[in-house]
Amino acid sequence: MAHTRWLDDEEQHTWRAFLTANRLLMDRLDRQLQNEAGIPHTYYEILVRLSEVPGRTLRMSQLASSAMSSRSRLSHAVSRLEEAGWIRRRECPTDRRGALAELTAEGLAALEAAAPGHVEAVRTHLFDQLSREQVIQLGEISEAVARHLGGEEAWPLPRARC
Amino acid sequence: MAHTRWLDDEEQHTWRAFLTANRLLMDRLDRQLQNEAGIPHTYYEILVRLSEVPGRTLRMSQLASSAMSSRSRLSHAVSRLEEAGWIRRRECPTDRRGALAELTAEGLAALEAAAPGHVEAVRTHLFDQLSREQVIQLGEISEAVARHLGGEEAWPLPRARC
DNA sequence: CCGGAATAGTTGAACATTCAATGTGTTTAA
DNA sequence: TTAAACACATTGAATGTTCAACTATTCCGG
Repeated sequence: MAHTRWLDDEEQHTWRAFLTANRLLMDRLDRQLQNEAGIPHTYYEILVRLSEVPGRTLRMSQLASSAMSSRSRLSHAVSRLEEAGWIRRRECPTDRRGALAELTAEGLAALEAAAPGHVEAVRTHLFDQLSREQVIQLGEISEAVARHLGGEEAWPLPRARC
Repeated sequence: MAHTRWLDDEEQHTWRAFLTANRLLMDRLDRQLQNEAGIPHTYYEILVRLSEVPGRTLRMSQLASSAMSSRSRLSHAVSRLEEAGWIRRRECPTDRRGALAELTAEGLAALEAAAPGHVEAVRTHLFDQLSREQVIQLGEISEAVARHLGGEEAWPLPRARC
């Protein structure tokens, strides 16, 4: 690399504000979910994705990419959620390497119990702080970054709650 | 709670895009730093904050709030960085409860070695994907959220690199 | 000056994530 | 048809984070 393209003042300011806002927001949401539902936010996302799909069942690899998780992380997480009785593992009928993760009735109930508090926190700490225009801007910015980094698997967004 | 104020379609879309972009970006930066410098991004932030301050020394609690870290996390992190010889702990002369963390010459060298690659990644995966206008928008959005969540400690931003 | 409350920082245990290695099943191409 | 390459998922070890104690010190009201 010949010479580094350092951040200018505007970029520097944005980057630090972004890091700060992100950590504060994510820490807050994580703590809220941990207290009220006993799971971290990443586990909540897994439950959400399963809840939105017909049969409440997905292949592990599809679940991983839709929840933006590594395979290994998902495997550990599903093991943990299985112990809680919120997810059940099943064999995949069409590919014997595969595994299916199915959201149980208990898991769905737990998700529905946790959702209102979580959505309220997201609204309070994020959307209530932004104008409508900023919500749209944040969406466009996030899409640009996600597209660049190959996050298309998480789209299109099913019509669902949080 | 009477009834939940669910997210509307626009908010839903923004929220998911945001979560996706964030995880992809942060995972990418973390892996880049881990590979090239052997530390996670949170540790890098600690080194940066120390490097910007006169004497390259801060009280633990000030370092924690400027790096958006819990005290516990910082304590563990500093222990780890101390083993690497990049930080040295000192007693605080004015408050015997206190502890100072000082960036060593080796730590500064390690930071300077890691910075170009890290900045390049931030630029490639974030700023190169955004227009100038979007950079400003993201800064304003982040500021609004950070201010709401009490992140003033990370401001004002010293004039420094990344 | 004393004693209780608050503050600074650390610690260990429990939990989450990463990384590399492994086992198993499927696909591909000679 | 078979061997090599690839894909799916899991595992255990190492690392990082959280949470709830815990020690030590300082602050503050009487």
